[in-house]
Amino acid sequence: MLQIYNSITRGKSAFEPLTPGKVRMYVCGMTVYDYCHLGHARVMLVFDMVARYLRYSGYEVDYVRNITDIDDKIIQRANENGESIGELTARFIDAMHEDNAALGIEAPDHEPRATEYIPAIIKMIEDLVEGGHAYVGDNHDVYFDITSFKDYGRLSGKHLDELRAGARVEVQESKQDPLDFVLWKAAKPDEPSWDSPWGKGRPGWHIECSAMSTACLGDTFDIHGGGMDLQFPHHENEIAQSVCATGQPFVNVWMHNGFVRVDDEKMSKSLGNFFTVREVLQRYRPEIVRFFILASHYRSPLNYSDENLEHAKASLTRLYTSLRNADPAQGSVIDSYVERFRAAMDDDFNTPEALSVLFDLATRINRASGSEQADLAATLKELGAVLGICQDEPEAFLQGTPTQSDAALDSATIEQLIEQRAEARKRKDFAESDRIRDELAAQGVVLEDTAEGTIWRRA
RNA sequence: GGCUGGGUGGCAGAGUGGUUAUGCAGCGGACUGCAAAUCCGUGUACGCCGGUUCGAUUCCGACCCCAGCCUCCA
Repeated sequence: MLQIYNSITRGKSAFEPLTPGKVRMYVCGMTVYDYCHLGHARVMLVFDMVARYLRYSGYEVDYVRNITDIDDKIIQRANENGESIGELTARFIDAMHEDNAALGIEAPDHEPRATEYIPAIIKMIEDLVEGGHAYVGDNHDVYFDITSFKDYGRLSGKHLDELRAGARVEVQESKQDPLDFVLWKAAKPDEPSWDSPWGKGRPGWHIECSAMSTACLGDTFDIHGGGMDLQFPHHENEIAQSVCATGQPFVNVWMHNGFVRVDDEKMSKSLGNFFTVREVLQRYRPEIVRFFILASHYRSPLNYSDENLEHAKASLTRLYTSLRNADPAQGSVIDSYVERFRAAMDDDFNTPEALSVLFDLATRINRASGSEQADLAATLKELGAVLGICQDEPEAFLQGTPTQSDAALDSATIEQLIEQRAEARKRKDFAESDRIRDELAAQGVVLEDTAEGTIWRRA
């Protein structure tokens, strides 16, 4: 039985989809004005893992991850670059898709873009205004009336008076309450805008997600995910908007993943301490990044460091090394390991625990032989697939070049040197054979002498 | 200040009211020309102080410390 930690109840509970066998999931995606950084990668990877595991568990999954393609930063960046908003967003959407593909993140079933849902957004704001939950300010912005929703603050555990006391928001003349937030922004000159009952303007950020999720998945759906920082105000506001607009419950389970940190500080654009996915992929192969992220629980903070990436690499190397001499295609999956794996994953997607089952399999593969070994290897591959790892040919992983640009020795040269070393060893000229081995080691190539001959991998 | 979440062995990172997490590193052994890989053996860690208990790292309370949110942010 799958248990998921629900941010709104602050506890784990058994997961029951609204429609038996079918899961509707919405995740807040990116605002596309720059490249994905590792923080974005974590969200996408975590919910990719969630979708994969739900499917593995037999659910049909309808996974929606939106793209915010209109917002202040996008407008500003496009102006700075002297390009159109459409050009800018198209560029970064392509880049995001490239990064996702590199990391083995399966495409969501729907990827709605805010600018394609303007009518739905306007309709939702109209409903809110009609229902007395929103009002038009003197400046023609439309605001949500926070006091019209009694559950406001439930998700984040905040109380209105405390929020007001600690409020650092500038007092906005047009707002009735400083905590009211904007649904529709009246157009400024030279800004992109759409016609609406309140004049030309564009949607606020929060309403986009309410409108897109509802349009794609219905008034009420099963899982809503995103980064921890979106809990307040973004998700709090989404709840207020959606519940008030539809009169229905909005979301059953709220899932929030922890941050990626650098030196124990949040990785973010404002702090300037972020690494883009493409920078990291220059140095570490995608599967290593994937392993690094899945090696800690999705709700825990994750510290980015070279040391941790090296750990991930060493761990994956162990798994692939075990598969190197086994033949998973000849084996059949062993249920007892699947059960252990599932027990771990059923406990709020405990990927570190699930990975320990893979390591147990690796140890047993190394000990076993014949059909037993093939069965263990088949199991390792099947469970690895659920996490999106260990699907490469072992030799391809172990001999793969560490970076895209490095002038690493090519395999033909390596094989040639191995051949020379074999000759030397035949002559018992160990000084020469060790010299060659050291030479290769200096180039990052490790040799292993086996009964069947010498094999190699990259360190 | 308020609200969330957390403090586990050398590092990373799960978990549990009394029994091995796991990976890396270390140490000893086997194997090897020597290595590498692999296998076998090896680590009595749970922020601090009280309390509950036969027994607490695990439950309760106080305290200290860290991170996030309270302003755009995955």
